[in-house]
Amino acid sequence: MNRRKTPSKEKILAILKSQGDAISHETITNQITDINRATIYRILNQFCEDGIAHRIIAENGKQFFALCKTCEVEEHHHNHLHFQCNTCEKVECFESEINISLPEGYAIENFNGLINGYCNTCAPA
Amino acid sequence: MNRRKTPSKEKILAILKSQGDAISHETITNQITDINRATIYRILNQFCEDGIAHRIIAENGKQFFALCKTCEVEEHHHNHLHFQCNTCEKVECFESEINISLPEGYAIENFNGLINGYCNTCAPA
DNA sequence: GTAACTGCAAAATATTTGCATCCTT
DNA sequence: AAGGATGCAAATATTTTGCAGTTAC
Repeated sequence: MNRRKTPSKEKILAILKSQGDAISHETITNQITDINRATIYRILNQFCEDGIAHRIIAENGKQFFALCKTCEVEEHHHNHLHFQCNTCEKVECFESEINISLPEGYAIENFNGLINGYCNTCAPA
Repeated sequence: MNRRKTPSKEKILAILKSQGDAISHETITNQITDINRATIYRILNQFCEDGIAHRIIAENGKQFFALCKTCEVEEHHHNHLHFQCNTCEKVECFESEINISLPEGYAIENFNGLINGYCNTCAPA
């Protein structure tokens, strides 16, 4: 299962990189006309598998993908906190750490949070 | 749009109530043989719309539904923290409050977090 | 009686897979 | 040359919708 460098992968990677934030599957496919639907799914899944990108699932169930800075480090700590603006629907990755206290006997392995609200551009004055 | 009390709704509500935790759509439909697929979707969507239940989307994109205690109060504060066990796949609602610090200019309206880990039953000793 | 609810089938979506072919290494 | 990658079409899975018949109020 050796991964190969292909134009399709590079193109999708470039799209992900161009966007500082996370982008929806839909947005990705909209920017692509010359790669097959199935291939896009395969590549995105592969990126997630390989830890190159990660998948965010928004309130509405839609998938977003992002290259988080924390993931570029080898040992991703999987403490993802994301933010989605209710107005512009943009999704961003936040770096802030979070403190979670669990009940007795529970162990945490991974955390995934999505904040909905208004970003600095869309926030009401 | 006046809601009516029907056997189908009561049955689904009973299933949700019987489970202290959140249950997947699949689990719900598995327990039901005499209600149509479409009807189940409609009822669950209605419950979420009406604030009777809420929808949790797990890592794998699967939907879970729960009657959270915090939602029974009229003003739900939408500060949901959920936990899914990696072993038994059970999903629970946690009540603990969370402190989130946002960047300048951002406003939070809703938070939804999913912790993955091991519950007190499945946690490795 | 009226409008909400339901079942059924079909439609709309979303995602995956088999297979032949192509391309990277 | 070998096997990963791709396109295409078809298969799956998931959720919604139109419509006619049924039921709660």
